[in-house]
Amino acid sequence: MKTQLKKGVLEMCVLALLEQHDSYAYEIVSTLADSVEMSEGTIYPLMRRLQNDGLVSTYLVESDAGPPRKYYRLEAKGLETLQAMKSEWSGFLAEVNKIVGANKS
Amino acid sequence: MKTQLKKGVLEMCVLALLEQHDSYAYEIVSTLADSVEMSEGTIYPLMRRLQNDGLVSTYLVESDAGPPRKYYRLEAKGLETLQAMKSEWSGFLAEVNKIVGANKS
DNA sequence: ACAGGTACTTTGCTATGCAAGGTACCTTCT
DNA sequence: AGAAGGTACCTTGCATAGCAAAGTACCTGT
Repeated sequence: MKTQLKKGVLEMCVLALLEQHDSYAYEIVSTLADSVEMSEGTIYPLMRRLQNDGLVSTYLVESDAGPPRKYYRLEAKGLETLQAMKSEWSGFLAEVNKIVGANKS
Repeated sequence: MKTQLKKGVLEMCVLALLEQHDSYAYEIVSTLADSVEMSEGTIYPLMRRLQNDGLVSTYLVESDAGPPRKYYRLEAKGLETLQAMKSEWSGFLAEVNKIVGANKS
């Protein structure tokens, strides 16, 4: 899958997942990897960014298998950002599809 | 408009325009700028890439206003690439929309 | 003890878009 | 003639974000 297409979109996907329930990086990658193909090298810097921007907060939870998990929770600012991203995304989609004439429902 | 979203997509848009009719860089920017917002600093390196990859060929045409225009014509390989890109794009779309649940018709 | 799964993290690389600057030609207005 | 503004080309340097690869550490099963 083309790397470039994902630029900027993965962030939105991660936020969307966190909107449903708190999660930790490793789980997020496992989930998204099925559909969008992403790797660990991508997620950790991304999560750091989200945290630095105050979109998510974290808390540690002991795991019975492996090291403790760093859970991420979507914060209010993160939800706002997610919604802004969604509307930007669907606007962008519309424009691009107008140009390339891709009208797959 | 978010820069990152365009990564990889602009190339497809340019090829899609060239599928309709030959064009030159300045005109392409003018056209696309309305919907996707792009600048000259983006198009010239991009066109160079397309040419180097053998997706387009060029020919010069004198202009009655300004320097000669470098027209680009979509080649067979470019058309193939465009079609591959389109299918990759709509596949990617589907996956992302499944995740973010953006069902705007 | 070793293999393998879980989970975290960092380093260096790559691709692409963009702002800013530059060149040059033509027309129009002063 | 000179200045301004549109057309059209091009390059340099920067910022961003994804990824492969490597490393650490913990736990379970063989």
